[in-house]
Amino acid sequence: MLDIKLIRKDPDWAKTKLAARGIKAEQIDELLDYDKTRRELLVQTETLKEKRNKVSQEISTKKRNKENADQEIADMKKVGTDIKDLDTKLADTDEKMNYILVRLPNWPDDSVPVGPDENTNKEIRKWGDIPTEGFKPKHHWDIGEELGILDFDQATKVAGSRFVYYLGMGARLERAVYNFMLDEHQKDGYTEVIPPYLVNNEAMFGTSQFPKFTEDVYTVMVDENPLTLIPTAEVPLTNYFAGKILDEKDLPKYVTALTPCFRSEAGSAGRDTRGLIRMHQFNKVEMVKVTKPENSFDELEKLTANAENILKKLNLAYHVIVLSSGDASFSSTKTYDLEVWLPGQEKYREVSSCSNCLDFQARRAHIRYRDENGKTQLAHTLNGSGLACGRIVAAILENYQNEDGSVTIPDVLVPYMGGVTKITKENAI
RNA sequence: GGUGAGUUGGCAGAGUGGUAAUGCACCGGACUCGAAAUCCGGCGAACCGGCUAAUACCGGCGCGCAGGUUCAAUUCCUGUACUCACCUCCA
Repeated sequence: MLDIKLIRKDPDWAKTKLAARGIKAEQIDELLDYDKTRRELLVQTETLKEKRNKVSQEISTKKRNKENADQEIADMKKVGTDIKDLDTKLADTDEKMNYILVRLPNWPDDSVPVGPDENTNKEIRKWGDIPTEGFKPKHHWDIGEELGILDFDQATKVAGSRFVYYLGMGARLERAVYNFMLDEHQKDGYTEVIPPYLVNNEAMFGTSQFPKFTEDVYTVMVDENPLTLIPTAEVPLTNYFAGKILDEKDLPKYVTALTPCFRSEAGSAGRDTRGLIRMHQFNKVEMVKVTKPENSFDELEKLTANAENILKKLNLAYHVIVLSSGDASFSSTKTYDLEVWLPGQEKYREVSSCSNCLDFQARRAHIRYRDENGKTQLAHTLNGSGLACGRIVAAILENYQNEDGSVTIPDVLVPYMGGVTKITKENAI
C-alpha cells in the first residue's frame, strides 16, 4: 500500500509515477477527493468528541455533587447522534478511499525502464556459455519421459493437467536441487524456515496478493474460514514479521524456505502446456528480507547475487533482466528476473524474481522497527526466488543431456545424489 | 471435540459505568570525586488528524477484535478470535 501522505503532498509526481504502471490520473484525483472529505469529516467528529469528553466530565462532577445535569445530558444526546452520523459517513468515505488505495501498485524506482510490458524489460548482464552439443537437444519432458523419471500422463489422470509425478532419480534430483539451495542460503546467512502452506486472507492481503489477485490462487474453506494454498513462500515468510515491532539492531532479517507453491494459472491457458515450466503445484525455495529503508536497494543486489550463486554453481547459463514498470509485480518497486537458458526451447526462461517492495507490504502487514530515537518506522521488505526447483530440474535435464539420452549430474549435486554422476536408463528408477 | 480460566504500556499488575492505579524498566534532576542506594520529577500504549521548520504543541483514538445499550463503556449486553490448564482423541 502506498503512503497517502506522499500522494497528498505531491499529486503530480504520484500521477507520473503511477502512469508508468498503467494507472489513470483520474483515479488519483478520486482518491485525493475521498482523502480530503475524510479529513474534513475527521476534524468535525473529533471536535464533537472533544466536546463530549469535556461535558461528560462536567456531568460527572455535577452528579458527584448531587447537582442537576439534565440540560447537559440532553445536549449530549444530540451530540451523540451527530457523532454517530459523522462516523458513519467517515467509515463510508474511508472504505471508498481504501478501495482505491489497496488496489494501487507500488511505484517504480527511478532506475526502472518505463514501458508497458515484458518487451520493454532490459537485460543487464549475462553469465555462462550456451551449450553447443553436436546433436539436437531434446525438450526436458522428452528426456524425462524416456528415462521414466517424469510422468505427466498419469498425473493428468489423477489430478488434471499441469500436474506431474517425479519418479526415482527424477524425484531424487529435485530433492538434491532444493537441499543444495537451502544449504547455500544458510551459508549466506538465511534462517531456514518451514512455514504454513495454508494462510488466511489477512496474510494474503499483507503481501498484497489480495484483494486483486484472488483468481490466481486456490482457496479452501475450513469450517467456513477461507484458507489459501500459498502461491509462493513469500506470503508466509514475509507475514512471519506481520504486526511486529522489531529492534533496529536485529535488522536485517534473512529467512528462507522450501515450500510447494500452488497457482491456478487462470489466464495462461495454452501457454507452456508441456513440461515442468508451468505447473499448478511446484516446489520453490524462497528468500525474504526485512531491512531498514536506507539499505533495501543494497540488499536487493545481494539477494539477487544469492540467487545467481545457485545458477553459477550449477553452471547454468543465464541472464539478468530488470523488469520495466509495466511488467513488475504489484508490490515491487524494482524487480530483477533471472532467466536460465533452456537448449530444448532455445530460450531463456524465468527461474527467479527478486524484488524490493520498499514499505509497500510493511504498511499493509504492519512490519515495523524501533529506531535509535525510540520511534517506530516501517521496515522495507524484499523477496526473491532462490530458485524455482521444477524449472531448475528442467534446465539441468536440458543442459546436461547426453546424446544417448542420459543426463549428467552437475558436480555440486553429486553428493546430494548419493554419489550418482549420471542418470541413465539403467539407474533411473 | 469437552470443561474452566484468561487477554490492560517494554514487563508485571489493579480497576468495575464518570480523567486507565501502582511497581519494575526507561529519561531528567538532586545527593556523590564517581557509581550504587535513596529522594524529587517526568516520559511511556499504535495509530489518525489539526497547526507546523519541528520527533514541539493541541485533539481524537486507545484495556484481544467487531457490534450494541448509554449523556458517558476497560466496566453492562451480543458475537468472535486467540492463549493457558485439565479431559478426550490423534500422525
